[in-house]
Amino acid sequence: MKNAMGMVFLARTILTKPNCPASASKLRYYSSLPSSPLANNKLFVGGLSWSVDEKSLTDAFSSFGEVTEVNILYDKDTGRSRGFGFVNFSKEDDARCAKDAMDGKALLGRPLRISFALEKVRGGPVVVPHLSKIGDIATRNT
DNA sequence: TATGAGCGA
Repeated sequence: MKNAMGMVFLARTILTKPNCPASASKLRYYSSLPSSPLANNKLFVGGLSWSVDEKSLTDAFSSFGEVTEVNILYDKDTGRSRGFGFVNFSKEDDARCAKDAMDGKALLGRPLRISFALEKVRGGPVVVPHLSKIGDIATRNT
């Protein structure tokens, strides 16, 4: 079984994440203001083929780092993929690496359009009470 | 059935 070693090397080759020379942009933004609406660990992946599911997306991106979350948005009615999704990495270097490497590359026949995801609502939704309801309650309780 | 810019339960 001299192929066993070869298999190990093959596996290591697949599992080894490609090194990213473009990791020089380790700038940190110290502003407390939401000046950058871009998430650093999360990628917006558009241009997905409608036959791509979360598993194939994970397989396509997990070689660049630790993928912590993968979401594909499906249409409520038809159940079909809406053609885009989100891939979350544990390190932003890996996310940038995957973006640089996979942006424009085709997956299942369609070129991927990758960019950093827009930062989702920070701290949860802000519930603004409706003024008419408040008036209602006020008149009812007096 | 076929279709293709964008940012989410």
